[in-house]
Amino acid sequence: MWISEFEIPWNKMPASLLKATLTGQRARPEDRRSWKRIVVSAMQEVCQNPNKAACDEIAKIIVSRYPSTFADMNEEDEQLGIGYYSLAKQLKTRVEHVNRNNVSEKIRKPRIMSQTSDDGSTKTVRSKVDSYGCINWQPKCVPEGETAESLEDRRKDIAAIFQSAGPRAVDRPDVDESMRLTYIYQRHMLNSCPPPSIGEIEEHWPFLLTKRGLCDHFKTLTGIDICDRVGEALQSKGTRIINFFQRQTQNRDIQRLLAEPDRHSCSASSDEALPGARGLHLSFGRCNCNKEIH
DNA sequence: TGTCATCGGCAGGAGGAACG
DNA sequence: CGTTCCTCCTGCCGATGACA
Repeated sequence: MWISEFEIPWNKMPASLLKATLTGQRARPEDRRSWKRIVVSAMQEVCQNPNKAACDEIAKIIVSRYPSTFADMNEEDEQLGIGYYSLAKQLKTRVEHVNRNNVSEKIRKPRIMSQTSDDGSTKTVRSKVDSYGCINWQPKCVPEGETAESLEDRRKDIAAIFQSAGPRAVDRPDVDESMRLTYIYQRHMLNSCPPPSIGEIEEHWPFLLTKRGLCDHFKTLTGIDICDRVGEALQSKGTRIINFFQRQTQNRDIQRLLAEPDRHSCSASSDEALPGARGLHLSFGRCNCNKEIH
């Protein structure tokens, strides 16, 4: 293995870090970062994509030579664990970062799922997978009394209703019922690989892109009522958000917003909602100072 | 001095490989 | 075959530098 021949470039160690090793001081964060870059760069001269074992070995050597400067320590200067875990992890992270988008040097070849793009070229894509918090990502059973054909009929029906009646029809009981029953059909389309574009989703499931359609779908997907959850979050965190912005005394835009009477609350009749609504407005207002929200 | 774009470090999830 | 380990990947955010 190349690691047995590898020579750590001690001569390239930053002067201030060298001084720290001589005096037994901890490495300054910037020196530590700089040193990691130097070491990884040297490793990559012999191996473009060093694996974890290689990073472990190098970190072990560095820590064994200068333990008081590099080893994992607690506040009482006692070594934590193997002592070189953090440095090894950071070296590996640096390797991964440098190798971002470097397809040729991957240790594991990615699963190939080719997708032809508009310009005719093919590219590999990863399918979307079950994500944290979902309880109904890819349902398997169609609702009782339904078939694939009946679900497709329902989809066509509600798409036609959208065409004639518009998005407000989302509140109609028959639309609600069909949206609920076709949830499995919606999920299978959304989870397909390559994933559908927004335009395709809009064409197939126009009501899904209404506020109610999204909220209902989200609730079935995660079991969470997003409207209730946002309201609760604003209740509990709104005051804290305002406190934060009140400390931003240098930003005149924020202070101007704080000084304004609250005319932005969508539920102005409820005094209890004010901290949350004001906090949310400030949060978004701050974003809008710098960039558009897409 | 403030804004913006880019870089780089880090956390954490997904999933394949290795292991017992 | 289930569990653990490791790699790949992505998003977030602070640091940094260019520029007005």
